[in-house]
Amino acid sequence: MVHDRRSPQPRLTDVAEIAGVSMKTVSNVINGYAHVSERTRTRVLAAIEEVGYRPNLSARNLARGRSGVIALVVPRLEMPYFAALAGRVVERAEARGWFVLIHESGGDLAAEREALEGRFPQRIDGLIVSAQHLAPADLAARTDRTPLVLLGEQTFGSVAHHVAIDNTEAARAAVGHLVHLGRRRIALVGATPGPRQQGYIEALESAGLPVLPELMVPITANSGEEGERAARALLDLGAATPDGIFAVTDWVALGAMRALHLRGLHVPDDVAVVGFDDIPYARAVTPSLTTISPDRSALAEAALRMLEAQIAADGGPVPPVDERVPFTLVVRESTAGIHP
Amino acid sequence: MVHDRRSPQPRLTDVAEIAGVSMKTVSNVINGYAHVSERTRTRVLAAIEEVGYRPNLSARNLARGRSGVIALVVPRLEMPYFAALAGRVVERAEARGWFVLIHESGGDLAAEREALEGRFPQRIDGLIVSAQHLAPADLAARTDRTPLVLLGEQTFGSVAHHVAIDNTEAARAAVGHLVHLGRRRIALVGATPGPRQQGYIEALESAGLPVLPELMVPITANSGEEGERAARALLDLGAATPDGIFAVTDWVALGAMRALHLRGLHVPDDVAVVGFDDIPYARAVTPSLTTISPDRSALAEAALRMLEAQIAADGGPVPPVDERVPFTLVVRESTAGIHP
DNA sequence: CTGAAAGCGCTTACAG
DNA sequence: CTGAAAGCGCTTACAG
Repeated sequence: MVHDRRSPQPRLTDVAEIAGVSMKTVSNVINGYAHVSERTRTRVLAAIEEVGYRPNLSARNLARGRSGVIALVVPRLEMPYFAALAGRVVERAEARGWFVLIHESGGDLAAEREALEGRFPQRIDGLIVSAQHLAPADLAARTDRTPLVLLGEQTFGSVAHHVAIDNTEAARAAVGHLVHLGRRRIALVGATPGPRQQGYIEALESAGLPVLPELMVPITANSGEEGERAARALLDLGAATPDGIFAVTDWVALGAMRALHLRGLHVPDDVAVVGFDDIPYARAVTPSLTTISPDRSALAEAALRMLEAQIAADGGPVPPVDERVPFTLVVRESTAGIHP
Repeated sequence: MVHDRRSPQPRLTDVAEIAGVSMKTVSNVINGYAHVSERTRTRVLAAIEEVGYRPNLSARNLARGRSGVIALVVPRLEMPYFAALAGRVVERAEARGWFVLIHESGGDLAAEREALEGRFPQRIDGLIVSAQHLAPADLAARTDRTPLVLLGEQTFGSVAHHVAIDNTEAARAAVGHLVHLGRRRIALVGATPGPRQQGYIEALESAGLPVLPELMVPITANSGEEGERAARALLDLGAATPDGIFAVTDWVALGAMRALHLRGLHVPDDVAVVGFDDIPYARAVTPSLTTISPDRSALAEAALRMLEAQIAADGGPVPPVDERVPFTLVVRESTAGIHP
């Protein structure tokens, strides 16, 4: 025995003794199992309250053969979108008595693939990957059996569990908003085949506007620098500059706004800008940024619920589901104008 | 026994068997204890590698009488400074095999006090609190014995372990930079008695500039809104508006820059602005923000080291230390000007 | 230096 | 429905 000067924590047996029942009954009450009479339940809960009992998760997990830890893989925690998302995942995990091991992939495909194989310093019960580059083929090639849920724009059909907002619909809403404001030359900053580009195209078409390749600018990363570079390229089109920009992330939008500012263009009078993600900066910047706000709590909750189902199945088959959560279009100054 | 379809994880005994030694020896190797011959060590490590052994932390913590979990209390994870800090704490904790339970206080004094008493859903081995409002008296009144390290501007003398940058020196560096640029009417946005205000005053005095009460504007929260309101109040001073602003946080500085922008003032030509924290937005905003950048990795590492020492003392006396970590002044466009 | 054994605090068949 | 007991995988005095 280690000499321990801390006052000992109450144990399950202490609670059982006080309540005058067996450990099993206390365990049943705590875990919500079985048929415990209301009277017994009340007595047990009173005893728990009395001694301030909190289960020892190490012991519980050891007995259950789990670690109580799930891993969350994001490109980088300092990217505001992922910080906010991680906050919600941690919150929803806590409600389940789980801990979250946050792992940064650096937005690197190789690192994302590695994470899929579950080489973590700790044993984990489940894995949530916010993937930037993973393709269905990577999932099909997966050998590790750890329960997995994918997050992100890319969909994975029936190969893997996935949760996201409807990115096409969200992009349509963003571009539709610009159309509604009377913008006619709407650029896409961050063009890449996928749901958001699809939504951009659909919104233009349903408004009867032409889809112009020169207004669809690819970027090599979702960075401010790339957003700035792409916007500068758009401005160099000469007379035919855009009057609206839909950027695939807020961070890219901030870079684009910088380019506009440096060229002496006014947002939104000259060019209206819409971003995507609703990072905290979106409302702090001047002009504040109109953007798509995914319901991050719903995203986190759905991911954890899907993980929970797989863990409960204990390796048994769980048909992959692809779930959608809500989003909203938040209109701010970058499209509505500044009204101090 | 639960029916488990997952392939079983290798255990310590498996490693011992393969290496042809006792569990004790394997344990010694893993934990770096005692006198193990180099030859044995190599054989054990080879066996660990061979089966891909990773210790079961639940079992280890149960045996050691610890939870392996530390709590980190921050006002709000969506505040970029704390997101970045949390990232580093998680990283340094991981290196020690610890998990971090992140808890949000909402920047509320009552919630900070409660956290001090250790009412967490899990048992925790230690506690890091990034305090906004806690005073030494709150620490003196503490009854809970959980190892604790405080973070933040406020110092706690010999009442509690604390780690921070030298806030006075940092503020002096920030204001000194503005003085060096030739600014003579330098305002403090976020005036409140404490190290940063102290540094502001010292920098002015050592430059032979007057300390003017009307240029020291208090705010009720470190928010963009408050920064904007305070800056607006400064501008309403009329002819005698400031030519430099030192804001107590970046977020406040962003709000101040917004007020300047809306009044048609140019940063830095009309008013140079320096912030504090170096949040990711500081480099994304236009103009990018000159700011004090604390060494967050050093901050996290020091806090964990101090926690480790207390945990190792196992309730025994550990004289509180107040540690300083480095910071740098990062000069960007809000003082140096825009040079695209 | 090594090995056998007890113990950490839970969960869960199992027998009553 | 309840109780006694085994077992989860480690660590650590203890005896050799």
